[in-house]
Amino acid sequence: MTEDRQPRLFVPESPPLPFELAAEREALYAEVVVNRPLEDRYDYIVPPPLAEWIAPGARVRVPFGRGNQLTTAYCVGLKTEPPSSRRLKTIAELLDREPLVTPELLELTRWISERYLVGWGQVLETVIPAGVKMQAGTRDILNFLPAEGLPSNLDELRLPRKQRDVLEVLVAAGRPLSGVELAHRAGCGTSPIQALRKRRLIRAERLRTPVDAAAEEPLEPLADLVLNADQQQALERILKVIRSGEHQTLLLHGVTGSGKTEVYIHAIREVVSYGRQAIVLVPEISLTPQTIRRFRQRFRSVAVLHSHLSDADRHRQWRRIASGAVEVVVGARSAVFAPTPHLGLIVIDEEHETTFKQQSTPRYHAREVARERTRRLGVPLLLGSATPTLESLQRARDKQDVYLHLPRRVEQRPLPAVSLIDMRYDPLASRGHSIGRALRGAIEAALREQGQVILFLNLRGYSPVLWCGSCRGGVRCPHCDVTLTWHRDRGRLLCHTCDFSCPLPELCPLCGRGGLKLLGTGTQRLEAEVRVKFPEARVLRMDSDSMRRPGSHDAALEAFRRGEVDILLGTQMIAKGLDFPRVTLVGVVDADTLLHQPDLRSAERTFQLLAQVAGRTGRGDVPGRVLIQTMNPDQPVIRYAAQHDYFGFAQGELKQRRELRQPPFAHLARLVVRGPKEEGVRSAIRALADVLRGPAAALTPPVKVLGPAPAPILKLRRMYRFHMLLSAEQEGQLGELWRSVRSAVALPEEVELVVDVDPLDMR
DNA sequence: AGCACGCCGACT
DNA sequence: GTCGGCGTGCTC
Repeated sequence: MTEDRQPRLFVPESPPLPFELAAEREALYAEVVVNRPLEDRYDYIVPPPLAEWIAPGARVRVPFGRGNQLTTAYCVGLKTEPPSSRRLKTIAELLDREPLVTPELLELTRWISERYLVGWGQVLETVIPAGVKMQAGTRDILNFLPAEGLPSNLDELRLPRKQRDVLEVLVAAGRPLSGVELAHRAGCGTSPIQALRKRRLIRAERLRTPVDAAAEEPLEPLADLVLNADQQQALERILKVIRSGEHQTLLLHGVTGSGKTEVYIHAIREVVSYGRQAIVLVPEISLTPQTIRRFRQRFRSVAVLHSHLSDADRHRQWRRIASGAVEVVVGARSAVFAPTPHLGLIVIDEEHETTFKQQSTPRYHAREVARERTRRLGVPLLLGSATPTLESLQRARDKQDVYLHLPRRVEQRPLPAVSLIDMRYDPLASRGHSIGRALRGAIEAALREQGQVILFLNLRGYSPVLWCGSCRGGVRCPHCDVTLTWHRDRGRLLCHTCDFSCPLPELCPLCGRGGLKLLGTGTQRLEAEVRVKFPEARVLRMDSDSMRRPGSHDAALEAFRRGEVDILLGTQMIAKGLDFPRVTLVGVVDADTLLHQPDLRSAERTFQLLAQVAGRTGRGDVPGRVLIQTMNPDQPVIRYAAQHDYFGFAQGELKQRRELRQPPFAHLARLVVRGPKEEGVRSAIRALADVLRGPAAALTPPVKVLGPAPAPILKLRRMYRFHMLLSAEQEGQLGELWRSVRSAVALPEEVELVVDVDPLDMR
């Protein structure tokens, strides 16, 4: 039999005894899913001793396959009727005394498995935190309780003084006590306890006991702010939905600085007053101490779920949330699965952020999972953004969702003036400078007036290309189809898509000739240029290289807030800080890097990023300015961003997407086939396309099969990659198609298939 | 994903 | 004769 290290409920697998067969009428069967790429459910016999403990959401060990290999599986359903005529196997062991997920979350994971074309077992495996599965942060601790029937004859016993004390304490406690606690309360050591145990006057049992964690410091509570008219109007619409008891998605479109968070807090206040809980999802990068403090100051009990929590902490928070003791859960993507017992509202802040889509299996989008979860519960979903995704905007236009607008910044602060700087004719740019004449002048002026400056450049490292004039190409990563980036601080060339690095070669590794040149500018080179041009200024660079130590990100933003830094330069990271009232100038060093991405959403992404960066200024009493350097000043996206014209941008982009039958007017699934040999992958995806084309064309309306084609980055981490796209008019067709062909899909060895429903990037 | 089964070729 | 190579197909 199994030899598990941990004590578990144990059931031997043995032939049924006659009396067990007689009890067949009350037999119980369990539906089970395994953590394998198998989408079927399997039926097992529940042996009688487990029948009273097993529940959907608990894990079991089952003999699986021809070899009856013991496999961990999730119980997802129970039934009393024998499910099929075939001979069933029997569950070997129950791993959890209590289900790991509620029926509500169990059903939600089933929806994810159907919507995102992943096995149910795989969804459960990733959705339930590891710390919960292994019960991290708890120990099996010996607990003592009086022997059966003891209390009645306590007085008749003749016992030594200490032993009598111990026994009295234990009886008075009325619950099992740990050895430490019992000894402490009775004011003795451990020997009287051991003596009583030996006399069988007390007995011991092992109990799962939480190991105490450091309690959180309570914060000084802060009163709710008074809302302005726009905020009040939005709130009232939200309250109406909350009170209706029906699901509705609300899109809160508010420019940066318009006070969306305050609206969230008032809405949450309402659901909390009914004794319900709220979940607030924010992008991981926004989970700063400031954001957390903002919620903890306003609500009695807040749980925070970061990605950096230890297993034990995560388990503890999960239990706290499940007990109903938490009013508000704040967390990144996976917090959408927080086991709140009476969920009243989900808020997704910065709804447009791509981090809400998981980039590994199951590739779910937290916004869509939240929509489904709230729909099932009949509670509202509130999406907030300054630049809503076109998917969300289109739903609001179609009146599927409610549209709420906060068009003005709080206290009537104006949006910053944005100037486009045409870099094609800039005298400095033509001599290799990254900061052109206009931007240099603006920085000088801002510094003179004691303002702070933010410079944004979406490229880390010193130089993105090491150019060989003889080969007429950049030096490439040996494992990937991308050029290597020179990182001067580390003195190495790095690949940004895998972990390859090497020293700077003297000669071209391809042709062996010299004369290699560093082309292009990343944040490190920009930093050097800034230090030369503005020697007096205090400069801080923020990118994933300079902010590697945990906490350095928060510390840097804090230093900037306190005014210890004049010029903050960096990547995306600096676009998402909170308020910096003293920033009077934002410079976008190269708006064009954003635009040329292999992605149907590159224009949308560019607009969002420019709007976000621009929103960093003009938040104090001094009005702000934004300068955008570009080689494409006539590009519509950049023009719309300069005019703060979200609707102008959205109008044009939606029109184009409608014509090209792209999302939100079509539903996509991307199939990526990858493997170590190019020819193997190429033939595998051809075979896959052949299997799909017929059934795709047979649907009404037909599902389009686009490709196959090499992926934009053909080779990534030693793997060759080809992809194809399924485009359907109706969402459900993708699943229908996939389920009808998946048994016919056979992949050769070493070749893997990734299915990405609603893909956000095509790399 | 695993794992057993089975159908071929090279060996004691 | 039989050991073991890996392609094929199934898992309640």
